Amino acid sequence: MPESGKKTYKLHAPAAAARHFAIDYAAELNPQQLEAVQAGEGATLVIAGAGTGKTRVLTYRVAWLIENGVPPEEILLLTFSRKAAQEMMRRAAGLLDDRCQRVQGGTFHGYANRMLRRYGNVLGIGPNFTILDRGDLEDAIQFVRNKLGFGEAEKRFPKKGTLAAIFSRSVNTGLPYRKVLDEEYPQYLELEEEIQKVAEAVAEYKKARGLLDYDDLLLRLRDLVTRDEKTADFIGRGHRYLMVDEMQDTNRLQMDILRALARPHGNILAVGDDFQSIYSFRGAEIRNMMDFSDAFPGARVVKVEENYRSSRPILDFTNRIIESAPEKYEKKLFSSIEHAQKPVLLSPASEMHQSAFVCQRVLELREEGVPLERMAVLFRTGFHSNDLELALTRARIPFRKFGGFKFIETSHVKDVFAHLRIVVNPFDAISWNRVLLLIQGVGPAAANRLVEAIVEKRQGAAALRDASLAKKKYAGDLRALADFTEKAGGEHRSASEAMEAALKYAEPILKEHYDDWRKRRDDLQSLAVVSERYEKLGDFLADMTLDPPGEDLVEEDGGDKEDEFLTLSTIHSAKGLEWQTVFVLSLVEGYLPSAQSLGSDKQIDEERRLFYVAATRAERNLYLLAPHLDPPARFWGNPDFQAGHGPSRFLREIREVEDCTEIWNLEEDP
DNA sequence: CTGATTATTTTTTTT
DNA sequence: AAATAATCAG
Repeated sequence: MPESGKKTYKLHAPAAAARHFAIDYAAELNPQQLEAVQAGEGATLVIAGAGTGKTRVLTYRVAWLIENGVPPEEILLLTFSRKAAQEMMRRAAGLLDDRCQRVQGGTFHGYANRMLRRYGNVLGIGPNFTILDRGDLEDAIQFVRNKLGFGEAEKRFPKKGTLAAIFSRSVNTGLPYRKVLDEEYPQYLELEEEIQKVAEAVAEYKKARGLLDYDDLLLRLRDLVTRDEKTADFIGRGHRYLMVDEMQDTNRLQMDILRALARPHGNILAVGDDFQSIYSFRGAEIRNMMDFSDAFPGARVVKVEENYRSSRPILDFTNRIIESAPEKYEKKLFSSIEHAQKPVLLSPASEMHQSAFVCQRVLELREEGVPLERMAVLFRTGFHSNDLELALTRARIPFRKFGGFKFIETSHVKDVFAHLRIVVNPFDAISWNRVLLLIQGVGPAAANRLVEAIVEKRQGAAALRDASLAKKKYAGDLRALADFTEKAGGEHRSASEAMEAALKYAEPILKEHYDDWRKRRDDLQSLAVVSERYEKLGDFLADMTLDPPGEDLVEEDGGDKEDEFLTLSTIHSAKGLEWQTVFVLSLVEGYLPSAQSLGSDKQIDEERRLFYVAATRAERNLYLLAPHLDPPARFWGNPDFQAGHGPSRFLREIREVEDCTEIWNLEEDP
């Protein structure tokens, strides 16, 4: 290492040519991938179609940078899930060595969380802030809304969930409320001013109590990297090599952050596929890809078009799905994987027939040697798999469902979390409120008064011992609560110790509240097991909010779970994954495209891309199911929203379907 | 303060 | 149809 004060890494230095690489990049990558992996300094956009080895590019890129002398800590890899980041780092470590594990990686939100814990003080954010999930945020909105008295207005006021949606949309798209209301909630246009007021009050409320919701994490991170030049420079230089996965799903706010992070050095490599943009509902802008070269002048664009995942017939089919998409980077995926089986198109007579077919086919394939692990069933919306889940249970086929309900959102888990949160952040009024309401005899009014004393007057848990409460019948319970928070908050208790204390305190209370207590208790026990993986309680809480486990919680080291299972997943949650065999359920008008998304061509285009993402997950076998729904499913009794009127338009619009698919007819008897 | 009744609104996808 | 907000009774 040269002793000069400045460190510089020249990727194309003469020395690099002579360096002996552990990996033979040219032999292991195709020319397009190689170009992306070895892109030098500056900005690069890699347009990588489905199955073309995006992950491969990113992992080899990590290895390549490290082999060129870049310290791993200075590489930042932003992905759509923490799992994806870990997987890439693991694979890179397999290629090269353990240095790859030191690469910084995670989701934008996870990264924001880390940076704000560390440097948030610049913005007046303490290191112990609480992260609010959607439900917590709605609680806060509700509280503020009531306090401002908008409940009693002559006109109907949007409810908490709607307000949360409006606020979030505005933050993520960067549009003013006026515009958001105009586009999505015209019925509230005249309440713009009031909505604005609530938004400001909520922001203030959160700020005073150390509460950050998902959007705040990104907002504050942007503040951090843009507001003060010295900090921005310091942080940007900490990540000399920036890599972004799934660029097509970044929104404006994330783009601002990337631009700021890259400013000091201009090194950014983004990978994405405009055909797979499926997150516009949270502000994703395909334009971030289309206009990449404007944001990062001189950016080079590399296209990777050889598909290594799917067989030729499947690719032939999926290419046709997006033929009619309007704005796009032209690319034609090709595959050299021979396989005779074309995608199979079926029209079961009912949803039950659909489920029966899936069960039967899964069993047959397993018989033929395809493990359950290599098969998946995908669908637009969580409840679309309800019937199938029953059928699978009856057929004793083990499965796991991804997407949809989260374990962490169940009320007993939220209760326990509230207890832990007040230990970490004693100003977390939302959690205090929840905890207090659990105590017998304490209702909204009493809870409010107590929160007022604990949080607003900054008395902390001591307020629970106030003499004025002595004659209340719940005085003893309050003292026990105070004891718990003081004990669990003791210096440097581990996450599992705090968890144990919380359960000890809360169990008797929760037992009274839930009549199905036994089941819930098991959940909490497994939660305690997970907490053992964490040193710090704050890390445990942040992780569970940012990257919550699915419905059944017991993951990897669970042990008591079947180790072979069929995957059921929403299409959104299936992003980036692949299976030998894929079933796509309910390709029916109103389901896919969803009845709620028929409003504009833009929405319909996104639904089409969703279908594309689903179909491109398949390597060899693709089963497309378009059941007859009779009578058509009706949503909330509103005749405007019906589903099940014939097969999806996305199937009907495919050029010469008979050529690229095989149509199966089902025998009558499910 | 709690529980019940009536009136109204919202429906998907995720960090 | 289900969830949630406002209102009323004890």
